[in-house]
Amino acid sequence: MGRAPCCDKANVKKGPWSPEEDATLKAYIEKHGTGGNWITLPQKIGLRRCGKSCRLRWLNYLRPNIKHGGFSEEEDNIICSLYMSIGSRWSVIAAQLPGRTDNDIKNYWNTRLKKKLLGKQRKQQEAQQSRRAAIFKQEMIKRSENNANFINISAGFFNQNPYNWPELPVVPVANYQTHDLQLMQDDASIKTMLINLGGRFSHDSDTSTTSFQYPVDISSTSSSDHQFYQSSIDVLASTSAANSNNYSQFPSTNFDASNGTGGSSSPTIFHGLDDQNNNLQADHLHQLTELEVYDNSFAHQHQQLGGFYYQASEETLNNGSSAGTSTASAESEISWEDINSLVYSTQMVADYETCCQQAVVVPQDQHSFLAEATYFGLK
DNA sequence: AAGCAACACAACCGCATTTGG
DNA sequence: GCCAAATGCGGTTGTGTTGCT
Repeated sequence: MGRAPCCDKANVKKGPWSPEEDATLKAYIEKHGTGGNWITLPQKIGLRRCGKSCRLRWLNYLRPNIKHGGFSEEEDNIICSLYMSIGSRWSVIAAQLPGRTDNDIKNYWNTRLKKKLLGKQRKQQEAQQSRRAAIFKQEMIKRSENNANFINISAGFFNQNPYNWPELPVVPVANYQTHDLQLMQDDASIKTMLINLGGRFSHDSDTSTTSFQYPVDISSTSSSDHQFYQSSIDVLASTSAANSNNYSQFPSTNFDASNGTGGSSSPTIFHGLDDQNNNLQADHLHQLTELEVYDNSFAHQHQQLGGFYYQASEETLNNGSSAGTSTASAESEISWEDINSLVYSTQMVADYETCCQQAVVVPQDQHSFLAEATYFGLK
């Protein structure tokens, strides 16, 4: 038995609102207010609409001082940093942007902002990848001259295009779909992009987490939101002492691949674009960000090679280690921490030198070589 | 000019939370 | 404390518009 409907669906009009309906609703509310009961309101004023529909129409469209479209850079930044901090809590985000509705912000994020960020991210990645590919090729050729074992393979590799490498063994991963990985990587890409844009995490500087400042005024939020913010701050305080890593947006730096559990799973509360702090250790952040971009792509390529390199345990995927900030939405089921765990749980090569070392031991370690080559777009 | 695809935005739906009796 | 109704919220869908072939 399902929930009783809020209105008589058969006698309720659906679809776009007419100007007449708008005028009726607006006139009534401006004169009498909502009367504290949206359900009975449409009957009172003779509208064949669901009360919920009336409420939504008023809040998202008819209410005074509503702004539509034309989001500024500053608003973009606020949305991005808040999305990083609290996820898709659109009503909270909307509370920080006067005149904006949660629906508007949600639509803006889903249709434009997300793509805008991913576009920038991918451009950066492509440029970076081609730079690395050139170095990689050069190094391979150089080393192949000194390595008899390598010559045949490298010759085949560089001269045949495409080259059909043998199928790699596939290790099935429970409850896991390729498109999920793509979605997660998109989210991870956005996260990286936001870091590149100048955002920072609460551990970036010598600022103590106990004096953690939210980038926004949360005084206008509801009591439950205050609790939510406070609990985030509490988590920060409780974990900061044990966490010696200043850049905890990469919590799985301490990942223990042997048992599939994370090290210190730090919270990922994100600071806004604070002028004073924006430049703090920017270079260091940038380096780490580049590394993360590299690692994300690398793990993804590994997975695309048939899951052979995928080593995260099912437990890691299912449990996650989020500090109570997840929501019930499908999008949030996989948190940033999960993504980091996923990425770092793969046995990866984190620097160029190691890359080359692994690559030149082909054929003993052919899979590593293939993964590298695929990553560099050479296959 | 017609057909199609992509996009933007309004509106709906269902679930969670809050409120009041 | 319990329950039902109301409200709030976020994900998804539907529809109109725009641009491209």
